[in-house]
Amino acid sequence: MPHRSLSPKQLDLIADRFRVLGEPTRLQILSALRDRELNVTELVAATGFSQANLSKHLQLLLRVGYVERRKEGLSAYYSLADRDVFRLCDIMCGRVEKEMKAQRKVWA
Amino acid sequence: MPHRSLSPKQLDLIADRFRVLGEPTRLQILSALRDRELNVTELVAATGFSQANLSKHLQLLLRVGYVERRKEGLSAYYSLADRDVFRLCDIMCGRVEKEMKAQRKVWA
DNA sequence: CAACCATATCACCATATGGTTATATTATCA
DNA sequence: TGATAATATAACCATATGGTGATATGGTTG
Repeated sequence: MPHRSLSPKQLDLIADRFRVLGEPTRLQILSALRDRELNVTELVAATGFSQANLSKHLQLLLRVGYVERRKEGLSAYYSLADRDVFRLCDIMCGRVEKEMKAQRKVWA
Repeated sequence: MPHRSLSPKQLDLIADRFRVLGEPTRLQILSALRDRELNVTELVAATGFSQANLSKHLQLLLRVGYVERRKEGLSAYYSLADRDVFRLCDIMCGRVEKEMKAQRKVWA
């Protein structure tokens, strides 16, 4: 928890943003956008998710500011908004790795 | 997203941990444990949540390693397992604050 | 204009989840 | 041993959410 105490409203907002990262599908979308921006059709090809499903998740990611949207002709190009997602996931990766190591499981 | 690519199984584990932070109730519990360990009865007093509800959330927080449990007599004392939660929430706080500031600009 | 393409949204279903009440478990003590 | 206290779990309900197929919207091209 943050060092200063937070109001319930602030906790709601923060929880909201964590929850958006709490779905493998959305993490996979963000992961696909790691290197470069992609439009929805390209994301369909890259992830295998349906177009409707992708659009729905993308609106959510957009709403909380994890991705940005750029319109070009018929296409909508999505890209990571900043590096925070990297930092957050790195911390989580570290936790999970530590845990796996403790459990002495190999993880490819 | 992390710099190295992650397997679906790894994404599941990471999403799992984010999802646990994606509830205001659990954030409030973690916040209550910020300064010192508390037993369940003390947590009930500190948060106002029901005992059953707290126990349920605590088991989840325990399962993913955000908190640790220490038994003493009839009581079960819970404490933060490490500082990762602080770091994660600080990043999220920064995001939310930035967003609030940007919105204030829009209104103002 | 009509036809078409890319994306967003709608309606719906199945499942997951938070909260509650009641009960079970575990430990302490008379 | 039985009674009691602290915590965990079970059963249940209401709601939220992810996924799908169908449709709407907006932009492009002939």
